[in-house]
Amino acid sequence: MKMKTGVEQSVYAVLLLNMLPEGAVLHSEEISRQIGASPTYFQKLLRKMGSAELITSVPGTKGGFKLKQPPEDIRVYDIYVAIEGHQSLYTPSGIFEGMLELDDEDDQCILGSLMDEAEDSWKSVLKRETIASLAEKLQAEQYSSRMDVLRKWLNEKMVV
Amino acid sequence: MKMKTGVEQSVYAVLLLNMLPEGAVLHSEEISRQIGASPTYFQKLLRKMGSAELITSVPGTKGGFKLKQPPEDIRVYDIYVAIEGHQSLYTPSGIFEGMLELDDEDDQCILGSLMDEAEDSWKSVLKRETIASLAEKLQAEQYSSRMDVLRKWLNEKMVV
DNA sequence: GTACTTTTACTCGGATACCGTCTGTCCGAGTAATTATGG
DNA sequence: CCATAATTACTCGGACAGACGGTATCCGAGTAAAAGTAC
Repeated sequence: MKMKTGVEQSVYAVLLLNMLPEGAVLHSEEISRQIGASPTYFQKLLRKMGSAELITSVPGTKGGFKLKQPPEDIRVYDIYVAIEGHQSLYTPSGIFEGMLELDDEDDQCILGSLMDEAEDSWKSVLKRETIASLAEKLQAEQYSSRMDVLRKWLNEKMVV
Repeated sequence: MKMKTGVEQSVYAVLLLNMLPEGAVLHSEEISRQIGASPTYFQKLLRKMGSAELITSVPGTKGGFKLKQPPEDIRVYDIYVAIEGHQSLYTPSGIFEGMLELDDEDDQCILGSLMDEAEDSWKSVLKRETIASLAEKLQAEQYSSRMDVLRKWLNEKMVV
């Protein structure tokens, strides 16, 4: 039971795209290079976020990716769902019904409600944080010089 | 990101062992048959719970498994840790440090605290429920007749 | 100089391979109760 | 009848095979900007 590394990578990718000025895009290869992920595979993740309407892709020369929604509307949870899918952590396998020989129509197993509550509790934390609130944390004093370097790099690599 | 099915199976196994009278044990094969799991593999899970001091094993003829702790002290979380291990759902892969070119000695990435909080929130729900509280839910009216069947089966299969 | 064609450089989506983990099986060894054996 | 040995029936722990999903790579197709070409 481990979260995909793709989720973390995607969050930082969105955080990177958030630094783009209006109208500019960034090549997928530049993004993956900055993230430190394999370019071809990370492109798939970017497309997943495109399907989830979190980011937009521009095809053709001078193409690339940029945010589709304002950073205040993109929650960490949205990125998680875009990459991992919306299946729950726990799905009852019917042991309860098997042991007690219940009809499948009966109420769910006694573990289901507990697990659902646990999962909701976990997701609620991820829903609380947005790209905007994360970006705000990057404005801290300790990161200022490094962020300038990053912004300069972005100005070189971004398109239009 | 999916919880192992072994966790659910183990919870029901402990719930089953909880129904044993004092001093009695149950063969691993009978347990796995009742759970509906593969006998040889489920024995490994039982041994994991044995290492976690949740249950006790009795070797030799008339051997088997029984609870080691009172049901009030066995939390669902304990079973989860026994089977899944105590690694966290998210471990920072160093993207943050890589992007900002920070020394590894600096504070953790901005996602770490959020993920830790989410995981703690999730675990707290699992720590709340115990085998005793789960067993109590099985005393509900709707299960009474089926539980009698289960208890009768247990009286036949249990040893000493 | 304008309209058209070709080239270039991206994204898109599928097919495929790799690899680690969970699941499942098998085996020899250890342990204790039962049974068999010898006196 | 009693003590000892052999058998039986469990657990223990490791080795190993199979299935599955996440990761990673490659390819042809689609798209749009740029460059080249013709008039």
